[in-house]
Amino acid sequence: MLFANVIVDISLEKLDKTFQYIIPETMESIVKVGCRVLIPFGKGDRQMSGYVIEIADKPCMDLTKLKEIKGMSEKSVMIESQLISLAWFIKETYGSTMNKALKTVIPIKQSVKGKEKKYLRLIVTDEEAHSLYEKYHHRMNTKGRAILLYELMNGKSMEYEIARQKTGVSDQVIRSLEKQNIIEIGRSTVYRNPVGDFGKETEKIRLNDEQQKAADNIIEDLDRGKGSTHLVFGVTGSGKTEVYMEVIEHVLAAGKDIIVLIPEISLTFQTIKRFYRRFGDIVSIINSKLSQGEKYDQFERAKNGEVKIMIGPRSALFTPFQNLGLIIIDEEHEGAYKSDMVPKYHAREVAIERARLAGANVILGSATPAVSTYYKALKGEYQLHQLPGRANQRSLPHVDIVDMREELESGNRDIFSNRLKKLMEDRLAKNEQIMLFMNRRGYSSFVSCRKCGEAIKCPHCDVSLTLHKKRAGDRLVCHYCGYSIEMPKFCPKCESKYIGRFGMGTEQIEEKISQLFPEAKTLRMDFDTTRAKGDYERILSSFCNREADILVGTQMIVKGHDFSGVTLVGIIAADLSLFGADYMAGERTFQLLTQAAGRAGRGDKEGTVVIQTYNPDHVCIKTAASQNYEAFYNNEIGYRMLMSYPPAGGMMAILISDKNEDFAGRVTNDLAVRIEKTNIEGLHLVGPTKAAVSKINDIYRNVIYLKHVDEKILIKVKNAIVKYIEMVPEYKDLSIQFDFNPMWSY
DNA sequence: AGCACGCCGACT
DNA sequence: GTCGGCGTGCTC
Repeated sequence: MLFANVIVDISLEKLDKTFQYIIPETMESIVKVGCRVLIPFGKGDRQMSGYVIEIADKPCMDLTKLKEIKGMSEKSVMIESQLISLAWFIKETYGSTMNKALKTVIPIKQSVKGKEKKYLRLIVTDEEAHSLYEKYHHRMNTKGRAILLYELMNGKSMEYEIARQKTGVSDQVIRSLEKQNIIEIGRSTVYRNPVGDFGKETEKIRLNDEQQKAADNIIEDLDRGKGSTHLVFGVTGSGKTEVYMEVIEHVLAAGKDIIVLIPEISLTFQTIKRFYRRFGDIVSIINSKLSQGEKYDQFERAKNGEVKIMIGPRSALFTPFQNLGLIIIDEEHEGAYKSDMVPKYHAREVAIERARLAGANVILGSATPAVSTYYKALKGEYQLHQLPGRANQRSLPHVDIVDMREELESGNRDIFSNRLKKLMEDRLAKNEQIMLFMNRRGYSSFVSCRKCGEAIKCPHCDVSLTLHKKRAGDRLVCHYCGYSIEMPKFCPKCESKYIGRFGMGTEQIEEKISQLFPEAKTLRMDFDTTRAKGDYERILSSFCNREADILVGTQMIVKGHDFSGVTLVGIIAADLSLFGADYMAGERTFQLLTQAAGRAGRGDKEGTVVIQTYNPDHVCIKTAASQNYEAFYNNEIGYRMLMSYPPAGGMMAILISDKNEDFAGRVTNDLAVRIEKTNIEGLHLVGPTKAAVSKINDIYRNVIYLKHVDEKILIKVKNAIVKYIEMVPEYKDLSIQFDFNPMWSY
């Protein structure tokens, strides 16, 4: 008799364990690891589906308690056992539940209509609701109903989950109200949107010597061994994509499939078109705008062999190719490769594991490799291929560093330094284009009072509200929870009327430009101007077509987009990303500045870059200005070694959050004390402290950082913590997240 | 998620 | 006494 260990496919985490079922003899030949099966579950044997993740030959408990598998799930989605192993890896490495790990790895076909969302609605009149509310409110044992009714009374309908979270009532309450025909549980449907098609034409590209050499080396290694990782290191414009294509061609010829990961932001028409042109319709894309169902369809096509090259963001990593030969990660240093949701996996690490399982290879590409990637490349763990120089022989731009302290001393209190102003004037006169880059949206225009110095904060989050100019009037908006109020006329604290905005954001730069150069046409690109679908593309193409002289924007304007007309790039405040509290701040700054600088002079004219900073001597800024990665790396790795930050050692962030500030603090302290008591040699504890943003949406956040040379020890500590939390009843509903080698601070 | 069980206040 | 709300625990 054989038994199947099954993960029940429902989104509740508390069911995150395997349940064992008897495999009926008639099904023994078809039930395999990775199968989706139908099982009776719970009292009343409700029929559910689940995934077989293990086959056992011995029962794990009393045989009489085991039920039989009913049958195979209709769609019979057989996932590769490799993907199950990958889910296991994610669970183990990033400390998530198996359930969540499986969900990130497996594409689930939603109902045909698309995703359904439940919502609640009152189906009685206002008066009735009111009297019911009075009745419930005064009774002792109907508090839940009263609260829920109250919430539903001011809004017409509410999303099911949101209602539950906000009121904290149990689903029992909701259901009994439904039974009494006071509220209705409805379902709304979210629809899908399709993607267009491309024409097919073949285009042959000639590689230069360096590109050819890199491609040849990689191909040679691919043929020889298995599971190697390669780093293609070349400045922007050195033609990494051509190298990828050459290798892809080779892998295709060997009958294997390819996954290409691209940061979502550079998943533009141009990029995709290049792949279509070269390889035709065996190329498919997925992006975050695709619905679950559409994604599933693309994955199906990949499994059938219709598609052989899958391009997409992180999640493309889980394309169920039968015969995977190669994974390419372009711009591997990008933060977008780290998942911001649990499990917080890093696509680079998971890709390497997937490649290992499949006997495939990995190519990482970057102009500014992540420090930990370059470290491994130098150690020989990855093979390094350099593409020096720009492929089209153009020289690097000229870079000026402007010390803003000197500007201030000489009496210039403007956003723009004199040098930048002069150059802008010059370019505008010559009808050449300018890009102005302002990093960090968070720093933009907060409002404070000149009298009491108080910044206006979000009542639900520990951040200042940001000023947004709207046609209907100015508003203050919280970027974390979306809370917004009208711009007040007086300081809410001291009632002084001297309130105004400080700091600077893209909007102010835009304003300043219109003051200085009223005749210049300016485009602004940031979070607010790219809300709607297609905004991003529209702004870029409009700038590309020379419909504007100046493009002002945040990070998003510096990521992989070529504008041949740009001859001046201004970085308004290079320091802003430098002093984030985390160890990655220097690396991020260097990457950002290098990328921004790389935007200048990509046409036939030489470009100039102006970096405005208050720290002209900071290594990251100096090395970025001279486009000297080696110098940056050597300095940075020294610092990391000294402090045993990754890659010198492993690091783990533990984020504890709760509605109750005291409770969150108590738990955090308790955990810190427990960890300290273990006396593990070489384990360093940082904190506990409040998170940098100590409150989001009324949830208080505390954080502990742990460092240890051996990452495996950290995983052990994590497992011990999870076990401990399970043991303490008080911690049952505690929200705790683990993040290994975090890429930003909390 | 959904169902049963059991506690406890409300109501007759 | 019974009825019903509502939290809790369990599901192979």
